[in-house]
Amino acid sequence: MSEPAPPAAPSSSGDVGARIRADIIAGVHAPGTKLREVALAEQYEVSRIPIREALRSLEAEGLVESRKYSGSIVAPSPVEDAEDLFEIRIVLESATAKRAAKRAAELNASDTPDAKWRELRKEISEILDAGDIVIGQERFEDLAVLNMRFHFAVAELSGSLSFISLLRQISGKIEWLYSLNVTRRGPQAWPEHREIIAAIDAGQEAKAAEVMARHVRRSRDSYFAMMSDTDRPRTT
Amino acid sequence: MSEPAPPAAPSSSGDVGARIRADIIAGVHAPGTKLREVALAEQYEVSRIPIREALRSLEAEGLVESRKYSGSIVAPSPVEDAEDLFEIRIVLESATAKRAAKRAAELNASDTPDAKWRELRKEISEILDAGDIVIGQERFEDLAVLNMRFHFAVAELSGSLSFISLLRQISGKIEWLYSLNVTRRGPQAWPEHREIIAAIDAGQEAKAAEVMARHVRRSRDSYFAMMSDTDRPRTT
DNA sequence: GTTTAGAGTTTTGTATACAACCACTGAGAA
DNA sequence: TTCTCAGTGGTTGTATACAAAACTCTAAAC
Repeated sequence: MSEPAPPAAPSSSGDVGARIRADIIAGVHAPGTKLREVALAEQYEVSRIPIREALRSLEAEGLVESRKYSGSIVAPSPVEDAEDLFEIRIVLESATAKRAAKRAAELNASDTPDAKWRELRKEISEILDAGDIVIGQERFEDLAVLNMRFHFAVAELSGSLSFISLLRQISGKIEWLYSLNVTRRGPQAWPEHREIIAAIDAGQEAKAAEVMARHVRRSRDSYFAMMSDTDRPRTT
Repeated sequence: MSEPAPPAAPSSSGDVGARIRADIIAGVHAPGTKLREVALAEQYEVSRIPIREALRSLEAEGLVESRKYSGSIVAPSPVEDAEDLFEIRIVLESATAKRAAKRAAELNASDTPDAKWRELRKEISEILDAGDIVIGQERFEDLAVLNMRFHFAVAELSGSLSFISLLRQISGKIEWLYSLNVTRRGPQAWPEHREIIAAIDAGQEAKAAEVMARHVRRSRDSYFAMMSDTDRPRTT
């Protein structure tokens, strides 16, 4: 709660928004906390202007809530809308997986090689390999980042900017949620990603959608199982 | 392109963002146009600060695109991602309709009256009635607003803030798109809304989802039919 | 003729200063 | 005691001013 996270790189005030976001996810700024602009400006060593712009972005992401002349507060923990967030992921990501499979089928049919597709596909392979290594070394915090990158890469395979932008919209809360359960769910879930990619590669739209939906559903179940195990960590 | 829309109320610079959004939708700022902050500040008679904040919001909504030190430009016409937007509506709004039906079933089972539900339900009835009147008078521009209000009210019936926030996210583009087709599609589509509400009231989850999906699918088909009729109005 | 280096202009990003507004405290009256 | 209301402190919203980066146009060299 005290320090504003690892100052890490001097970062020159580069993207204060990213740092505040990370601090919210890490719990440095607890849900319900009032985010006073001058205080933040001092903590992050910039003026109020960048702080304000960052708060607007975070508001759009649903990580903070603002009212005119009343300031901003950290949004309630995503635990509150976990059910909703998982359902949203199920419908949106099923759709992206289905689309990606459709595009794969089209590319397989026509023999015109798509540079962007191949590049993305290569990146996904690298992400999957990196995930295997990370699991072997039990560095689960890195797995969280890789997981996000995988799901976004699939979304990009779909080629739909609207879907991507919408997923990015809730990515903050998803990451927030995921970070609570990665140790338990991560290693078990990772191999499922290869199933998803296999269905997409094969151009099987329905299967890709179904596998992705099942994948997210399992994440959801694992999450709620964890929540009932541990003492519910502040639902407020 | 010249005047920045009806100055309407003095509005005190109240919500410049809303005015800029309206102007983008109305075509005052054409897609691809560079939005220079000083120019906007003069047009809307405020300083650059509110302009910048408005641009951030519009960026989050996908109506403008920004790059650091490179400024903002009006996003490409939603015509580009019409297919995506309709698909997103199908999956998201089916989900909200399903949820609303589920809540209705629960409320019917337990006899505890939910004040918020009743209020929303009443508002929907009023919206539907108002729509009938507006259609009778052929004031279709008002229908666009009512249509948006109806779909948001259904989303609110679902009780899921995450879904609502996500729909609000793309509401700008949806409205932009809808405004191109309201005269043709509006009157025909309106009665379908009562079907949707009937399914929700009856607590029939699957049917509510299916009817909503069909409703949006018809909107999509009507839209594309219109697009192939008229000379495609600038796909760039 | 084409390309490249560079200075000048333009535009965005940031800091400081001031105005508008809200929330809270305290006193006074019912 | 409790309710009302005015004053005051503090926080956000906005305007002005300055710094940093990008774009552009010119001119010279290959």
